[in-house]
Amino acid sequence: MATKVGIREVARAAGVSVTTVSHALNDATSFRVKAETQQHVRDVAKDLGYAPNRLASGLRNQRSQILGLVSDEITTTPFAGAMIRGAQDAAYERGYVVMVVNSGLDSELEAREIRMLQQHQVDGVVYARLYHQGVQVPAELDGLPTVLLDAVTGDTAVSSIVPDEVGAAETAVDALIRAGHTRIGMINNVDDIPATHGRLEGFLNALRRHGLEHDSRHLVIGKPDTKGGREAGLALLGQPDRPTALFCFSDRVAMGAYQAATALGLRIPEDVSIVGIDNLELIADSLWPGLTTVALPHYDMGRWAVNRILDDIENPGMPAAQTQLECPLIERGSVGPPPG
Amino acid sequence: MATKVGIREVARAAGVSVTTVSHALNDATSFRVKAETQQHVRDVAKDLGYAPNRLASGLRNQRSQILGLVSDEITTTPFAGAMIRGAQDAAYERGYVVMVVNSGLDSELEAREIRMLQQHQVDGVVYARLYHQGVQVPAELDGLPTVLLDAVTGDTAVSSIVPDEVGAAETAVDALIRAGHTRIGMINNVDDIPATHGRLEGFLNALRRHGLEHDSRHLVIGKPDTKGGREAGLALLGQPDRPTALFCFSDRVAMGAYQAATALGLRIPEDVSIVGIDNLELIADSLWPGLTTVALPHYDMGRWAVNRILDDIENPGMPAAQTQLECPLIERGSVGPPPG
DNA sequence: TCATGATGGTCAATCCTTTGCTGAATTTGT
DNA sequence: ACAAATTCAGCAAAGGATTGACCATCATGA
Repeated sequence: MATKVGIREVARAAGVSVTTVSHALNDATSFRVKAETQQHVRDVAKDLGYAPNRLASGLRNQRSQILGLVSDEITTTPFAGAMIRGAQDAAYERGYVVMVVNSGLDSELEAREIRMLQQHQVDGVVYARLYHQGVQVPAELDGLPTVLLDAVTGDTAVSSIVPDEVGAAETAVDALIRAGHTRIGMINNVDDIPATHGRLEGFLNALRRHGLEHDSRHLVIGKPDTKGGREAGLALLGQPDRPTALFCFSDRVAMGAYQAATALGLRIPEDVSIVGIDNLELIADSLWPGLTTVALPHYDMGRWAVNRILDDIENPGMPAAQTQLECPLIERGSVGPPPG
Repeated sequence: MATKVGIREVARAAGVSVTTVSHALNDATSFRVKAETQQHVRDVAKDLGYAPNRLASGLRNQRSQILGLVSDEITTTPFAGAMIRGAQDAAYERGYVVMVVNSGLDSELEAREIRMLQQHQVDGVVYARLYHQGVQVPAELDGLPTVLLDAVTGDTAVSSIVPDEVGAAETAVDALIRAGHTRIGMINNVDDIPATHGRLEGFLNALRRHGLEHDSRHLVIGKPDTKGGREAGLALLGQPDRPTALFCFSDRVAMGAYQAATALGLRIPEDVSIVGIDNLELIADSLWPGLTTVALPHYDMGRWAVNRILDDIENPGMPAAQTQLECPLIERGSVGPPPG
């Protein structure tokens, strides 16, 4: 490794001033520097392996080309990785890079971490949650371009991206109806969060839209894990007039429903069809048969969030927008025609 | 938001020079500035909400306080998130922050991303893989403090951290032996990777150490997913002299083994005990009964890696070390005494 | 031939901190 | 009481890139 090569070294090697090097390198097709000079400078720069020091240019430009990503992270799901990856990919495409911090549930820590991001002069931050929920955006973020990911807040001045919960549920239930089911049960979550309400609404919408009536005995709620799903599944499938298909709040709940069906000697999908929401491949691909489910687009939300921030930065004054992302159906093997 | 407050503003407000502010703030207990002046400056700085600009100080100090984390990421597991979180937590504790990039399998892209990190003057990078494997560290990383995470390379001059594969397997099999099993089967991976060899070795070690003999019909290999586990499980548990316990290459394989056991009418753990490796909570907690397994310590490896880098940076010239991390047993409900 | 205007390039200031060196004020030593 | 040594602060340079202002050439038109 030779001594570090800066713009100075390039200038000397090319026999021009640093000013010219800067123009040659940055101005797309400069009118401050002759085309052939520009080419020459670029060749020299490449030969020397010149890489601009972004601390310096960031300092001068008042723009670091760094985005912050702060997330809670009390999770065992792959969601965090997917989000981060989506954010990073989008950032990279536009010449940015992302700094990740996570604070668990400690808002004191979170505040300090955000201050740290600010010291690094991040140009914006995406404030992310792993599960769709209402949040209060920390005061530290005031004055910094911010977008919420998988989170919403009362303030309509801040942009956010969340999954379209009711659309997701409709997509799932439509798949069941399309297969011919008319007696469809739902296992919902007990928790008071947007997903719970949105998915119930979507479920009811889909039934109504197809002129099916909802039997209240076919709706049961439980904790959104496998155990909850198993218990709820047992309750639903144990009924005399049991549903022929189950729409589950999540893939984990669906896994519980599988266990319930197995325990009751019911085959999937011959005796009962099941759909979930999440598309946790770890589960959906591992179940037998594979679980048909609706994907929560964490990767895409990550992409969307950073693109939105970057748009904001390049084009200040855009009105904020609260956006919902569609959730695609991922078909595997757990949906079939109703028995009989 | 008032106009940005820099060290200048603090100096003016405190009635001293910027030099003095700098000393007051940075020198732990300065001998360049009177104690009471120091306190006064600090108070003023806090009042004004002063936060140093790290682009500027990084530029001046030739140290950005940023670490890069480059990982492949073609995964659906929560491993990536755990690693990143571990790295971030450790970095935060020492005043650093981490930039994440990921390149999939595209080494051309990877090279460009690493160059991008270098433009941001990262002080070091952790080069991570999601699955323990041999790697060639990219030439771009030459001259930059680097540690390998979940990866090893021929060059002993670079530090690395990987899970102790053979130890992990021994831990798993010991648990089975401790429960009284003597006929223990193993479902191993077909792929030629360190985990495959290490876990087989650990399995055999554990048997030998307890004077048990290994029946070669009790070792079957398959693809390291649920389907592979199911098929292998069927083969193993369908034998007349079937093993009473199964050590599975991974939790997903173990999930397949559960399915095989269920299909054969075998109860877990009454008829057959099962242990896995990975501690994917999504699976291990969701199975019924819960899966006893050995955790791969991704979070801890993340922490270890950045601490190692930071040690290297603060204390250059330390000899490199290839380290293995112990993997703890996580007991749930899939291990019991052998039947009969 | 000489002002006028492009064209192509350079100077020097700037972004914000840190730090070597210098200097003033105060204390110590004799 | 005066020189020497401390103690406490400030000046200004440096770190690498960008950019407004300015300058030198050369060509054009009258």
